[in-house]
Amino acid sequence: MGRWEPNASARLRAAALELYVERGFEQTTVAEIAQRAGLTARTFFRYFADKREVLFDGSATFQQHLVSALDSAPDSASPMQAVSAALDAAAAMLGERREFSRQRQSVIAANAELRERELIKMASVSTALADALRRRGVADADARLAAEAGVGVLRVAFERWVTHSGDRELSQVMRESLAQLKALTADR
Amino acid sequence: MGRWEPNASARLRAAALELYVERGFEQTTVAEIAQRAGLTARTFFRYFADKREVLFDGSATFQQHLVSALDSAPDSASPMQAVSAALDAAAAMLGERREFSRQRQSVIAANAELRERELIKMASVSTALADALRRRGVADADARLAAEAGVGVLRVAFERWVTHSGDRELSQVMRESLAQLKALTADR
DNA sequence: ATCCGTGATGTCACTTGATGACATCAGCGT
DNA sequence: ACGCTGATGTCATCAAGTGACATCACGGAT
Repeated sequence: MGRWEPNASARLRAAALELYVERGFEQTTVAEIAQRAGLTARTFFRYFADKREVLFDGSATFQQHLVSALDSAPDSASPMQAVSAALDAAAAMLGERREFSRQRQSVIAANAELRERELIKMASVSTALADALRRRGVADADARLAAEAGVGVLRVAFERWVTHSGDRELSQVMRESLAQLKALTADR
Repeated sequence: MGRWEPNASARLRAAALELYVERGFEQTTVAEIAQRAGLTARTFFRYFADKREVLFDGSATFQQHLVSALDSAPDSASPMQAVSAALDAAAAMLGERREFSRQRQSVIAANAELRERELIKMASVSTALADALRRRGVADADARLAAEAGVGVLRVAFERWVTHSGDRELSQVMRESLAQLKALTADR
């Protein structure tokens, strides 16, 4: 055994989520999180840049998966078709943990600072998708617009799926939403 | 004359922007801003909720103008046509102060916290536009999607306009970008 | 077997952002 | 002349975040 309990980062993440759910984000101090994880506040900040980041650990991985899905789309795919492939990947990743998604989302929705952080992560996804589109030869403005539109669809579909009491698959809601966007922009 | 110099809020805004430009957002303390404005840090926080907010003073007004423009669109207008009216209003407001826009944008772009704040303001605009669409009878999902798409276009167009060395009108870039989005989503 | 470097953590001190409680006082209406 | 009000100051305090340095089990090198 090591000198310390293993998985410090995972313990911190678990403790933080628990406390944020129990008493809310603002009412939780970093010292409390660290204490519940058997560590000190200083150590918390060695693992996470700030108090919010502990909730957004998987977002880099999430983004990478979307980008690889987009990269894997055939060369013949149009920009929006390539983006659609990324959205399928997003649905596959998020769609299987509905309860976790709901819980995490409710914590984030309840706090403006956390919503800000969520938005910047999504903006990062948008930028990454636009980069990926550019790599496959799409013009800059088209790449940005397609990426923005894709993230917009992702946002709306995810929220509908999480909010909705029924149990339709996320992937289905996502495809529907994309179709709706197409219909909306197709009017004169 | 009053006991104090007038326009405390305006002095704080001016001092903050100056300092953020001179030495960057993080390198500027609230105490310094207040001092330059001839006030104390405590007073700064009576006018602005936090250190970032001082840069986003006009955003509520901005949002209101977009909403009224959308509200003023004829009943016969499609959702995207109504959104387009809001974009025209945005172009009219931002388009006449290119240098100010550039300066403010460069400060915001240079700092992650400020970008976060900008994003949540845009998210608020999106929500407000969606609400306005719903008020005119557009279905919820359509309203959200159209608003998201509109804000996406606004974002891309604004950034192109601010970055671009030429001097095309913002309204023109905006219309172009919207047309591009339509073309992108129209492909199979 | 001993020594040493390393990495994960702790400890301490400090700056800054942010907020609550209370004091001050010019100007205004009565 | 009086008291109220609103804008500001003063003071105390908490929590976020960071830099500097100490600690010490472990694992490899000698």
